[in-house]
Amino acid sequence: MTDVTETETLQPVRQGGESNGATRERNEREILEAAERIFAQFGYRGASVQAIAEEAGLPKSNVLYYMGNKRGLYVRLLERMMARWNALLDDISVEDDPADVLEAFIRSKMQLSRQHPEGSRLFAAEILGGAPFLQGYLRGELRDWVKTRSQIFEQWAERGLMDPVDPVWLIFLIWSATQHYADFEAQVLGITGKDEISDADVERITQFLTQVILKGCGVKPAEGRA
Amino acid sequence: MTDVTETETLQPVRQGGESNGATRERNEREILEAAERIFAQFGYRGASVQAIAEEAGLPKSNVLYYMGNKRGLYVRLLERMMARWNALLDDISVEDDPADVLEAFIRSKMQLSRQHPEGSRLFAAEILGGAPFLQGYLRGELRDWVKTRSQIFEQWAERGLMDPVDPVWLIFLIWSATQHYADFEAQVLGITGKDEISDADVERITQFLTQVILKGCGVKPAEGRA
DNA sequence: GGACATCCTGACCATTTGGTCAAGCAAGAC
DNA sequence: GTCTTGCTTGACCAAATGGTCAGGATGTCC
Repeated sequence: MTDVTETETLQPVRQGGESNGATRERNEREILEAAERIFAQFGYRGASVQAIAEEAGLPKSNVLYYMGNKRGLYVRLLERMMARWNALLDDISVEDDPADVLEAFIRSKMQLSRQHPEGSRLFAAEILGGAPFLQGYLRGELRDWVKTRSQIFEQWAERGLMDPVDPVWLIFLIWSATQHYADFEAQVLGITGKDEISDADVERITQFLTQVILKGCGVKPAEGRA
Repeated sequence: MTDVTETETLQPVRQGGESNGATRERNEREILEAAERIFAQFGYRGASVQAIAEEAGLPKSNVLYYMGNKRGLYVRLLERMMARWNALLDDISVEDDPADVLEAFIRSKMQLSRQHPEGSRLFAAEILGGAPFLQGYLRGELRDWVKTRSQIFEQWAERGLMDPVDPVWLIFLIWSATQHYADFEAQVLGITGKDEISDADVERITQFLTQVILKGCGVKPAEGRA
């Protein structure tokens, strides 16, 4: 393992195929997107590799060539979704304004649901099924994140900046309300009679949620205006 | 079709097997409960008749003997869940007190999720997958129900009994928040570290949601107290 | 004792499942 | 040209899928 003069995977020395790993990159992206749609729609068990392959416009063998197996593909998608999720959870401090933080939270969560509806539904399906692959994440990272936030909310309450509501239930309330528009899109569309949720709708919903939740928790809108 | 003197299905004339249709009743109930669990966990495609049969402690052939086929069993479960749902949607009037109605709504919806978590998740999985079997219900009955309620909310707003929020988004907010505790139970448990959601928790959550949503919509608590 | 009805279930079937594999293909490096 | 490398895919496999069916069990009514 020390003096390897042969071609290493580290320094590509690429030959053959398309210049660089362009083919791989393109196909993997295509497969991941197709798989996200199929897994979101049918769940892990209900999705078939064949269906994913068709959605991606590739033969089944090719999908397995790139992804190894169904399980690995699924886990990879979950991880990608968790990464997106973590990305929007930047740090907040007790010194921040509660109204700003809560609005930013609602807004960014809403946008995540909007920009990645399939990923959102994939996540939902995983949890619905008892989170067999995500137990660790839920009891670890995510739990810690909730704890940290909760403490800040509690300190705000102590300082009289908001009502003393249970911060964990508050977080769940925001999650559920924002998640709803991705996960239950079919219901929302069926009931409203629309055939898609527009950007304007998203903005209106965001403002509605912000208004109701902030007011409901006794948070004064930014700049200390009553 | 007129003078049928033979044994009709209408007047049982029961012989054979257990007295009356007791066996049928018992087995069907067992199968429906098992199927609800399995479908909720794996979705329609992901659930197998074999798995349902094992859950019910019966041979696969027996399940099919009672239920005909997988599709019929699934539809029957959806219909049962819709019936439960409709049962709690009794009529309200503009003359009622908004606070009472909203609290009753939140409370009964919360209890439905609690008493039938598997049915709730089954429903959620169906919607997640694009509601292939429930399109009609969503665009028909449910849509009308939402319309009726919305008009009442709007009239309340006109009378100054609550803020002029969009009633449809408000209904979705309540749905999502209450549904969450059944559908995302695995997440709630993982994050809180509990191993079940107790009756006391449900009561606390109900009160939290009632408080935040009523206050958030500018609804004065019952009896006109500020 | 039939006769009759429901209930029960193992054997079986065509199709689909996730996954393997070997053979072929494409193109830059030498 | 040849070599090497990555890409492509049809053929194939054991297992599981939803569903059928024929034959037997079980018990009530006459």
